[in-house]
Amino acid sequence: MSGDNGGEGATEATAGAAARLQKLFEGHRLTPTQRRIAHCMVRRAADAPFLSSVELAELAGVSQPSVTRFAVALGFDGYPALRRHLRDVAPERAAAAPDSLNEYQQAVQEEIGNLQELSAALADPAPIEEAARLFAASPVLPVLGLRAAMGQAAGFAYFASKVHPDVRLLDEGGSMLADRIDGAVRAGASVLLCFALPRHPREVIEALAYARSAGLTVVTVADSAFAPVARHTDLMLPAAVGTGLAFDTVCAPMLLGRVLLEAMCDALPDAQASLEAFDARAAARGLFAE
Amino acid sequence: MSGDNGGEGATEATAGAAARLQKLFEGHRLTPTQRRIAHCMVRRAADAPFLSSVELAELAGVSQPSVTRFAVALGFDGYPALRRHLRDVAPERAAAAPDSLNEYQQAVQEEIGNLQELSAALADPAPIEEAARLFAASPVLPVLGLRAAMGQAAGFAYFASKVHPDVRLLDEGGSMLADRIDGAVRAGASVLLCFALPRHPREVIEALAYARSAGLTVVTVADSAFAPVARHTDLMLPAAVGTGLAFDTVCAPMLLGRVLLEAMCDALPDAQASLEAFDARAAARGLFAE
DNA sequence: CTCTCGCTGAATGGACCCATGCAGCATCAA
DNA sequence: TTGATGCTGCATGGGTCCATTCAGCGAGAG
Repeated sequence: MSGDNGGEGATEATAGAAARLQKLFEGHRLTPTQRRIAHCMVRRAADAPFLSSVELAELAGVSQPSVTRFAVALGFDGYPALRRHLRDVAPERAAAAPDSLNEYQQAVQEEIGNLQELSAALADPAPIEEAARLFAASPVLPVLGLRAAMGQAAGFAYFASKVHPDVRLLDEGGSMLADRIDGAVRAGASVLLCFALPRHPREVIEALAYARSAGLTVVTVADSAFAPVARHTDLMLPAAVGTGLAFDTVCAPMLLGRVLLEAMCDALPDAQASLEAFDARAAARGLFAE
Repeated sequence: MSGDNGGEGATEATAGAAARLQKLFEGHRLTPTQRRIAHCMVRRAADAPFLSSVELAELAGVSQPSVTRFAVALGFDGYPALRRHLRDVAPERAAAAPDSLNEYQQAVQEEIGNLQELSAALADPAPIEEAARLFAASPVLPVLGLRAAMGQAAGFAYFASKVHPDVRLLDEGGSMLADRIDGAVRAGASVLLCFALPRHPREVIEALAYARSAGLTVVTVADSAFAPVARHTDLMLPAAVGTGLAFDTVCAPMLLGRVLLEAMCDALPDAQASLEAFDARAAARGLFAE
């Protein structure tokens, strides 16, 4: 318990350190290598005050002189001066009294709680792996997400299509939705993944009922095991949403989707090869920066 | 103010560190010189993990070899080992036995860290509110998000359109993208919101450059303040992504988007009325279950 | 008184750290 | 194509840090 508090405080302090680092870098023109160093320091903000220039250089994947030049570019006399500065500002342990958190920060804290809950649920990965096997075994993978859930379905579908041969995003309701479900079934689909988030459109419930009547196994990521879609779901994966802001925050469902992707990659024999092939093609096309 | 909190926190942490040091010394027969060193370390527990053997020797008024022998007497391999131990236990890592967490849970923990970072950054809501003012003041709000960022952009746009009169989702690249930006400008847009996540497509960078040349103020939510899009961004809002799984997890960017929505609602005078009107129409149509 | 033993600090050598000079390379303008 | 500019890594030298060795010192036993 004392350990928990200490841990939380440390994480908080780490986050604060990262924010201070960001501020420190602002207003300086940095070269690409220097940006790599900065990014690395933010990523390991807790260790930063202890690292030597060589250690930091190795972690960032750059040469040691680049680290020295980085410190000078930030206005310090040298790398030791930068590190000393970090040591001086580090002990600003944020007391983080709950009442001192503004509305936005409270919403973030609520989502952290939701993620803790998700983490606990993931202690048993069996349902995830079960779903992943279903996805991998299905030659066609329809992904349903309407309205508020459209973004999550789209994100899942984008990545899934990098490793799965035929991912079909169903993000529009109306009469065409049943047509698309039919199409997926004709193409061999055996399963359907549904993202169901509040507020639950009737269309989604009807679509799931239709999908099951068409013989599909329905896997649903929903905000609650008792969501209205539960009646039409074969495998329910709950992930709480945050309700502290005007619009629901959906960290846990998004993350659960990524976990499903990871498990599906493990279940698909060619996943790694597909990803590497994509990277190769992307590099050849100059698709991505850096 | 922050100084007070920080001071208290530091004192608290110092007390904890001092207690741990006392425990560390217990059960070891120490010579008078070594007791001086121990006493000095307790007295300056906060700095202890940073001091070199010579510095500590000077502070304690003993010779440098005595410090080395002191570390050995405590059972360490040498003074660096002792200092490393102090660094490791100082923040009392919330690691909570990482080996007990499976791969999925570790990814969740990483995202919790990212959210802590976001929470710290949100302590200063000025950039958020600045962005929200820009959005509210623009009669047309184009929201750009390609590929991996499409889902986030779509989610933002879905909710934003409930309170903003004209939200335009730009989720497809190609030559049409510039056309759509032109269209938004002609319709009166003064700002563009971009979700930029790894891997950063060149198209996004080019689109932002084009948008700025067309007179738009660019607000970007990106995984890092040093993302390639930073050059073409007027207001950068960083939110780290998780990289523990095969595909990036984007809790913090998603949440930051919702925070922007919240702030935009506060900046739009008719937001509350728009939401209530939507609820009324939705209820009348039986759009949602329950 | 003297011998012994343990503690302590000075000195030394190796290892590491950091800043500077130099050459290779990419980018951009002419 | 060519030259210039800026960025980056390699190599190097001075400086610091740390562990070891050795001599001096004080306390206690004989």
